[in-house]
Amino acid sequence: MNEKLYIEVILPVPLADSYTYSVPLHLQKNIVPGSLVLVEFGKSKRYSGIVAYIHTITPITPYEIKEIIAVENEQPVLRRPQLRFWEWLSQYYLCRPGEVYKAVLPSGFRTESATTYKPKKELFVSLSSQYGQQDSLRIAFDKVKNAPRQEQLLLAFIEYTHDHTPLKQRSISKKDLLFRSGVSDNVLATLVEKGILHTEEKDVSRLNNYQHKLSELHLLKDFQQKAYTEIVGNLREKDVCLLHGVTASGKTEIYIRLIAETLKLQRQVLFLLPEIALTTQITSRLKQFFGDQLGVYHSKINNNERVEIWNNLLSDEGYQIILGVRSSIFLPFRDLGLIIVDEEHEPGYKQQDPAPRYHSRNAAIVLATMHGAKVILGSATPSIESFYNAQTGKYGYVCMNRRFEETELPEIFPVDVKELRRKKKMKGIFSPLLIENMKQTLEKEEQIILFQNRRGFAPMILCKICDWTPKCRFCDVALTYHKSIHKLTCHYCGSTYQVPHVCPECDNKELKSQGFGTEQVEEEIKSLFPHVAVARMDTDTTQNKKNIESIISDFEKGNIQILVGTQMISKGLDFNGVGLVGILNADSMMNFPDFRAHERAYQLMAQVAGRAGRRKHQGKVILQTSHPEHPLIQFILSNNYEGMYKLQMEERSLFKYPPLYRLIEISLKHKNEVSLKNSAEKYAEMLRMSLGDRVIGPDKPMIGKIQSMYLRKIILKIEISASLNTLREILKETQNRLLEDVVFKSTVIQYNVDPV
DNA sequence: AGCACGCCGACT
DNA sequence: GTCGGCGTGCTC
Repeated sequence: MNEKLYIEVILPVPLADSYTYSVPLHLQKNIVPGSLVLVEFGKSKRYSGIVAYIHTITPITPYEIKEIIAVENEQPVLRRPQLRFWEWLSQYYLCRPGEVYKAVLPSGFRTESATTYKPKKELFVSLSSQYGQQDSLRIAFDKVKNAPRQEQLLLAFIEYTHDHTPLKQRSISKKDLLFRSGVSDNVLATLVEKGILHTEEKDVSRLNNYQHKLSELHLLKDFQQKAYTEIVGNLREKDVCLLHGVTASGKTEIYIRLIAETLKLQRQVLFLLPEIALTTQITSRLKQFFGDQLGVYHSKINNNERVEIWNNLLSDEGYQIILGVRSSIFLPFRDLGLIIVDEEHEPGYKQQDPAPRYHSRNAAIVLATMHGAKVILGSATPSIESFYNAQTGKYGYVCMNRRFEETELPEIFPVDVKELRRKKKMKGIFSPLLIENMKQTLEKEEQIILFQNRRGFAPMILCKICDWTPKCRFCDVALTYHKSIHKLTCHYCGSTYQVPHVCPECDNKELKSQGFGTEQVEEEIKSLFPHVAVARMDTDTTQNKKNIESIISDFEKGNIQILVGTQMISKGLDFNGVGLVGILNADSMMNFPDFRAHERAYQLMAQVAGRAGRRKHQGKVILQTSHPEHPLIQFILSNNYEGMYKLQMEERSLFKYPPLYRLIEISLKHKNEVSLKNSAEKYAEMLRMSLGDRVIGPDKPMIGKIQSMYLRKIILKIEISASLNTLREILKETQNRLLEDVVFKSTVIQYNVDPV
């Protein structure tokens, strides 16, 4: 019996999860799940799609089932676990498989994009076929014996292609041959004309070759060896292990050892980093030991390279290690044995927009299960989530609290800015203690890092006398002042408040808005220390990777004495000459209206403080705050991560936040504000029918309009134990019911699971 | 999400 | 006359 063959195809079209096509007989033999197929969609569009599965059930649809046009790649472009991973990802993060497909597959594979993959060509030189034997080669040399340059070139050809391949198969790139022989290209042209050599275009790889000799692994220090043994022990029972190691405790050395052990088993390693800026330092570290077995993958590499890395991994002799940013979890790994998530607490692991809004650390853990791989989460300041999982025994836990070079942790001195300001002793944003220490540090010819959180720009209302700050009634977070609407808003839930005129704590009428940024800091330093080299590192000054690298290397070389920066400078960069770190305004971070503000503030300050004092010299940190007595500041001063964790957990449980509850943020968009208000209220009301008070909102977010679309947010706080399948069904069904009504039809609804 | 179709106003 | 503005409908 000849049954008709159908395939479900994933297309970058957000209407259905997959689209049914039929397969003509002549194409049936090379179609498997993961194949790339060319299909017609609508009257005039052609897409490349991924075959999700194959079946013979005639679908009941009002649509005419079309035949696929072609199979685009002889080999499937996905490996077996990948489709399963896509499926999990789209289900968990409430998006379409097509959105995963769009985000994941290099566009070079897809015909719908204008830029398709082109192999890089280079001219290669080889011997003409009649000279491919030892004795005929002598004839060739005879022919050039009166032309020394030609002879030189021919000799160079023999010498530099010398290996075990037969003469006639030997070839070398033209560029290489000319460079090595030191002969000009018209000499080569003559030899080609004489029919001795011939040239031919060949595809070459864009992926670079590591030319240096690989280093032997270093011996681990005692405390590192101990941590290593503990990790291995933990991973025997558990799939994930949290490595909690203070800055400069030598986590990378341990990673390298774990990578080497995994490679011995012929299994692959994925090393994740939160952002590109960090890849340079680690890449050179890893290349030193693993050379060409290492591939690097991030957003700045171009389409063609992307396709080559992808193809490289599809081949069985591909990379053994991939170092990359969050999207690297989608590469076609053959057999992962280990995934390292470094700086696991970094919010950069979460994709915000567009969908899929996935968290790469969490998705990596799921990916690891599919491969039977182990996961190491590394951080000096773990996320509350991961530490919680370690505390509850879900993850293993290994702590390293000693620094590699035996340098003591920096000493942190708090400065009460509020008090000083009252006594009029502040010089702008600098306290006398900070200025004094800056002078001393510069005299010792050591470097200074000044940290000013960019988010400090968001102005808060502050009482000049008692330092009272207005807070949100529902979220227990500080409100931000929004100048354009002259209102206070809760950045988290979006509710708005009138601006108070009198401080409710002390009846003072002098309320002022506060907030300053890195630019201002830079200016003030220039007036205080006119002859000192200052640089600024923030999103303004680091538009591209080159700039970041040049600032980092200038600072490393000592061309810059004072570096002013935002969070960027806190992230895993290793500097040697930093004697002093100044945290200019701790409060701006703590007051930030978000339930993670204190966790973040702790992480940022601890990380920045960690930049001070390396290589045997204890560093100093001056921490300026209006609340030196605040518990969070106390935790920072005493380096008490667990104290911070415990207090946070109390708050999270009280206000139903992660890791005890799961948050889902629903954004509704519409170009008409009234329609939006109606549909958002209607949707929340409908959801409340089945989810009750787990539904919060709708609320108007701080930025109520984006790209001429109005915005409303609904937050769901769901018990961790609740079934996600049930929830997904409820959301799907409710949304469909809402959108049935023509009034609500053009409302755009987006989901963000586990927002960060 | 795209893209064609179609219906109205400002131009060579 | 017709070019092009963007509302509406359709896509396995």
